[in-house]
Amino acid sequence: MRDRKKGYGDDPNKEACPVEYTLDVIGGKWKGVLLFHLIDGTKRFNEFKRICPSITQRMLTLQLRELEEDGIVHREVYTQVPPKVEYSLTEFGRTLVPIILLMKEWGNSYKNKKDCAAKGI
Amino acid sequence: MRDRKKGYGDDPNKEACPVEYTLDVIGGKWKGVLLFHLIDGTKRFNEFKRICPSITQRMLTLQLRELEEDGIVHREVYTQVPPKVEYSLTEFGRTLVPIILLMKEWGNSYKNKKDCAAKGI
DNA sequence: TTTTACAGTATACAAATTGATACTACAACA
DNA sequence: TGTTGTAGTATCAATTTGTATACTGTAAAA
Repeated sequence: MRDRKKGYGDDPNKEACPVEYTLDVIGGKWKGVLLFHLIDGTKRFNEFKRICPSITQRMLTLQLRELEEDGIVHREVYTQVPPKVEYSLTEFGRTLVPIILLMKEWGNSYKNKKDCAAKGI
Repeated sequence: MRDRKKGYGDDPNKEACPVEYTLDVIGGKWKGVLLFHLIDGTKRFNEFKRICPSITQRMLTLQLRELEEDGIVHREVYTQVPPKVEYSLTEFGRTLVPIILLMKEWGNSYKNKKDCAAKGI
């Protein structure tokens, strides 16, 4: 992932794998969660840090920047002090919402399945 | 990813991120494509190699084994010579099909968008 | 008899991703 | 005057992921 400069462009079987394009955009370790939390509105940098305490500052920055590069997320900087930056889904980014919601639903089922197995139900 | 032994179980905000569960299962570099190609039926090891020439043997083995571990893919070994092994989606794996298909559709649109941008349309 | 096909494994290495920690500037608040 | 909050950088270490290459055993086909 992330080698799109020379990645899929050169892949002889790119026609067959549109799924790869999608995972290239949302497959990052934290991107799914970030997008998920952006569905219900604009978020600030430290808000993400509070919502996902296990993501480091560096990773948060990197993943948000990549989403921004891909035109999925909009970064609005307010020139004030202390700084304020707001992240939101672009119109293009919103086309991903159905996928994210499906993944959310599936994730919940998967989790239940595992929980049941663990409890021997 | 892939640290589920001590991964999500310990995560304090696991409730909030079912999306992570899903990406943990289908987020591997090649898993999306493999699942995509399994939608239209059983595949053999060397069939995958032909369909995706850019995936190495080792990666193909690893990704298939992980999908097997997660109960997504069934591995049927025929004890004959030369060996024959068939991979197919399990019933559980088939619950992922809607996601894969959505990702396929989105990937196609994304690709078109990029192609249009490249051609200045 | 040599080659081909199958489904891998083993080993060594390279590259990409992620994590930990410390650091920045500046205003407002106590 | 010292602390807090914001949105990050910078640097290095560790982990994960991926590549390259060589190798296995057996049967059937050439």
